Amino acid sequence: MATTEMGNGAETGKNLNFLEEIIEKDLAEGKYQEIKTRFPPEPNGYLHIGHAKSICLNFGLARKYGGTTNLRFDDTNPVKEDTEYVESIKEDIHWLGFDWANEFYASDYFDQLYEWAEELIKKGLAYVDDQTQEEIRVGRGTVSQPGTDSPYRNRSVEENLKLFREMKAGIYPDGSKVLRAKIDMAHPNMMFRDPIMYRIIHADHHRTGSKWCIYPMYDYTHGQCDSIEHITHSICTLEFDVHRPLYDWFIETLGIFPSHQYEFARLNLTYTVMSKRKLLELVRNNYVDGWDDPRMPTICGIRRRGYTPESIRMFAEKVGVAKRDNVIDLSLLEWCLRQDLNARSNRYMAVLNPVKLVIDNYPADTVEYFDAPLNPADPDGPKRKVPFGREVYIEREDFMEDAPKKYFRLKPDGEVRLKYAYIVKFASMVKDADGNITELHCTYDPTSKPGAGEWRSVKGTIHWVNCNVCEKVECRIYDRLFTEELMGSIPEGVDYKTYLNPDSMVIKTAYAEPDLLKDDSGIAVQFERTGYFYKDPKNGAYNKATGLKDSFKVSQTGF
RNA sequence: UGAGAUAUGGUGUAAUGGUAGCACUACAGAUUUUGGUUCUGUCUGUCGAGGUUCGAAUCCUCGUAUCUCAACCA
Repeated sequence: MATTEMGNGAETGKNLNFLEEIIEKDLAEGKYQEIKTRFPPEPNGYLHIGHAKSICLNFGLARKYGGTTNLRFDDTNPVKEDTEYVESIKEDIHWLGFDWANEFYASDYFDQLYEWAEELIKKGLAYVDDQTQEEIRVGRGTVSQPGTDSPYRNRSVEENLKLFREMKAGIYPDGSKVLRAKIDMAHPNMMFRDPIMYRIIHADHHRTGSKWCIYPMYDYTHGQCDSIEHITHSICTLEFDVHRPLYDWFIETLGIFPSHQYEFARLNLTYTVMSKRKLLELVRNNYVDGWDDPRMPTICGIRRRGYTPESIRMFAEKVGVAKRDNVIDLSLLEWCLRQDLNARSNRYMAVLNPVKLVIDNYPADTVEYFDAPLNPADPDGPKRKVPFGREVYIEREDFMEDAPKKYFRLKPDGEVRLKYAYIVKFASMVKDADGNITELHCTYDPTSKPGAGEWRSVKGTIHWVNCNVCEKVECRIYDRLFTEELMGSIPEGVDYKTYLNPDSMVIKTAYAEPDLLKDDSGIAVQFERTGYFYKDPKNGAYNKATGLKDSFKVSQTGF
């Protein structure tokens, strides 16, 4: 069984995160019979691991408490949005293992939103402002200075209604007028200084086409959409906390279903960036090979890298939910992947940095097949056949001429087991003119054949591949995208691209045992002793998802 | 010289006035046909100063630090 969500609170009644506490209280008090959440992406880019946290939260909370989750595209800005993104977002959510109760769009509610806008105008709570963008900006004041009223602030209801209807009819150019809520230009919360509700954009919308040329702003849209859908718990990230009073204001003023907003701290990861702007720049300027480049923190990127949905869900569970800014160690993400893959990935041997090893006393034309379990956790389970022969490749790092004491691999006068096959003993080596080793020679111990006679243990076991019965495969060795751990704290004025890791991708040709090509598990495989590799659906190369934990340190061998 | 939010080991996250726990990382040991896995253990923490209390991470006061807000983006 795959490791998936590990339940907590529901079973133990303890260690709830703050959202679970709120929900359990609401449910216990009968405030709601059933909870309803929503995941509200704007279709203007690809989802990343930070969104994955939000998805796991929204869908996970509803799942845990027997509620439902809507997918709602926040498509109020036609110039930035596209159906291409809608499709990728839906694919990513499904891949993560979640499904929505309803697929909605903020644009589904444009008519209702418009009606409510007229209602607010009639109540004297909204007005059409003719100021320029610059005038509005200046008039808003600053965080420490109050704003000033617009000269158009006291237009009559009739005039506002007429103007707003004309805006909708399309007789005014972009930027010439906006509809603003009439609240308080001196309010300490900037959000209340007559926030803009509608702006004019003569652009086709990916869903409503040319029906509208005025579009509602986020603050005038989100709460009402939640309300229409009877969302009980509208969960968003911390930076929206100053918006919450305005969210409540529109709902209360309109007297509609009281949805409530709660904020949690967004996810940050070491050695990468999460901002849409930066990710877009990396793609546009070809620092990476597209949104789904395996080095990207996008969901499609980590999927192509070899991450599993189970590992991402486990990660989302592990990072927790709270309200303080955080930076999660990349090592936690990697640990989650290994945890999942260790339990269920198939093993194969592949040599990435080969040196030839000749077994002098083994017959030249013989191919001997050994059984090896696909997964050692299930030793009696499915097997693969590994072809052995006189000439094999081993990793260059698995031989050391001047080996320290604690080096357990092959060394002069040393013995090592070729995994699943014989124990071999060093005989000699061949070097080229520059002193590089080109060939190693060993002798094998016929009595060390697995399954025949008593098992003999040696300190080291290394992987190998038959030189004549093997497959050449392309491997892409990935490393962290940036060299700096805390990309969120780099010095001001320094371009984040300065920290791009030049070695984030290294392409290698590896030799692999033949059965690798027959693998149909659909998930990453383990190259024994090396790491987890996922066959790239696009180009067939083996992407290194993550390495195995390696506690062998050269530095500690020097005694 | 505004408003809001947040401060617990290196990193996350619990403890809701009563033994500061868990996970990742790091380190050490055991097991091992992967220097993997698994198991065991160790190190490191309540932002500061006062106060209330038998008892404070938790409550109060005053500080300090960090983050968010001045798009016709979301």
